[in-house]
Amino acid sequence: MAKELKELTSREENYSQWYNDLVGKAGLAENSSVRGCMVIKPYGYAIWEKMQRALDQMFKDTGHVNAYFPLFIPKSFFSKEAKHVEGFAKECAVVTHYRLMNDPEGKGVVVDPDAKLEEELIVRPTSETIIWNTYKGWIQSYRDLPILCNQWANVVRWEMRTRLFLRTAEFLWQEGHTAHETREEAIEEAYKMVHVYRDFAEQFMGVPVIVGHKSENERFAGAEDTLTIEALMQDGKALQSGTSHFLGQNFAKAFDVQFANRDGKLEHVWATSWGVSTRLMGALIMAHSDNNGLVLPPKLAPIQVVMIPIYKGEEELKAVVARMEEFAAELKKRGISVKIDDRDNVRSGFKFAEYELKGVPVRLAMGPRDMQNGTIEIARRDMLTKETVQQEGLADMIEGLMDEIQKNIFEKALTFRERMTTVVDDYEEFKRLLDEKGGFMLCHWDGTPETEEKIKEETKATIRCIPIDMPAEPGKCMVTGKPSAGRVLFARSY
RNA sequence: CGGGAUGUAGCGCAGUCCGGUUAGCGCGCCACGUUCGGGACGUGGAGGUCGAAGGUUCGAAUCCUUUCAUCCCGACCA
Repeated sequence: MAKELKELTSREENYSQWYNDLVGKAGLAENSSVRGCMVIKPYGYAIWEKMQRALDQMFKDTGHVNAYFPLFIPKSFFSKEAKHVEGFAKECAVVTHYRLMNDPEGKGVVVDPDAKLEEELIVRPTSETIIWNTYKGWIQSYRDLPILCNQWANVVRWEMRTRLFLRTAEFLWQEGHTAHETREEAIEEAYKMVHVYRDFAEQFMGVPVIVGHKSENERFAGAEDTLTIEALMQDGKALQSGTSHFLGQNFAKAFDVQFANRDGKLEHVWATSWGVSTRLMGALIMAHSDNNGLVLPPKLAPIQVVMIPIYKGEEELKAVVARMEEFAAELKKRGISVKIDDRDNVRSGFKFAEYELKGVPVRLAMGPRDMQNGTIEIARRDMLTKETVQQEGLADMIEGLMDEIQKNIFEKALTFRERMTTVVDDYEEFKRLLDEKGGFMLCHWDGTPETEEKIKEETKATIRCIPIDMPAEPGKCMVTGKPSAGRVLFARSY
């Protein structure tokens, strides 16, 4: 196996290649032979599972339950919400037939023309329509509200150009769909969930994010307001990592979902939807990795500690591994996942490199010398440092290290983001910085879609969000000079 | 869908311009041995018929036509 990762001398130029290389070599995913689709390999999926588990717990803690809705959505459902169809119609996979037959000319299998569907089925690009069609039957009175459902599912969007984890034709995600009695309650839910996403990104992934509103141009098709978490990747581009939408009564009206309110009057239900996808994997990779490979935060690492025996001959191996198993048992008791790599067909140096590539947070190496001295070598993936320590109290030390590494990875990313966030007032300066530095730019904008569009066309930068915690700061739009109430966050993005 | 490029062993490539023995190289893989504190080494071995189809030719990885696929740059997007 050619495991060497390409050295990344110029991140701006080669970042895509480097990213693909890393995703492949770390064993996370690969392109499938199926157009635009991705195979998530076991190691990559193990990380995704850890993300799922943590998120799912957070959803449950905020009162949500899981359910599952159909993969296929009748075409007519899409015509009920005008903006929604505008946003999604272009990129849908459509099922038109339900049967195959042997080719009469003997050339394999063909679609049976007699098996044409009356109404085509759309493979869900998102589930608002099918879910609101279902909710209609669940809701009669305010006593039926709120409905706080989430589903873990796959969705399909027929993208022109794909990229592992960041944009694939099919991807895995969770989508929450809630129904509420009042506007205020729905808005509160949308905020609550974007903050769940923020907490997850920062506390589990170690990726600092900016929470804010999407501008009108970038808003979800059919939403009144879209909240987003925006992360900054190491190449200076932004990545939208999760969204939470306040849908108003749009879908309730489209699907005629009304309830008897406390005054006995019929009213349309208020809605939210929110989701994060396997794109988070991309964020995780691009936020922390270095030239040695992946850097995983302990909370999401499938293997938190790897132990590598150093030895000559079978006897030494046995002795070292036996001691390692004692440590491993102790660590497992504390809920730390451990792997002892006692493979005899590769040398220890190879293993070191391999686990660095896979981003394992802590590596322990022990050989005959350590056995004699009662020591062990302990290496940190985030710092690429190693030291030899006394075996005594090892478990405590590692438990502490887990927290320290988790924190350090976040701090590093935060420092990077701060360094890469610039306050800009001049449009020419803005353009120059985009090319020379990248990152987030905090700028005044006159609030019009036209100006945003113009900036996008001229610079490829978009408004990532209007941060919710930005202080009010009157100023002048950097392009038109018209008044602005506060700065918004610009960046080039994935 | 527009612009560019590439398809040769599991992976990365050379060979193609200028057609000519049995299609090469590195990594990986298999066997044995020596090694083993940062990606080991030796010896032996397996594996491709050059993306696909058609054509030109005594002869095609190489020339021509068609086609498919992938990647990059745009447009679209979580």
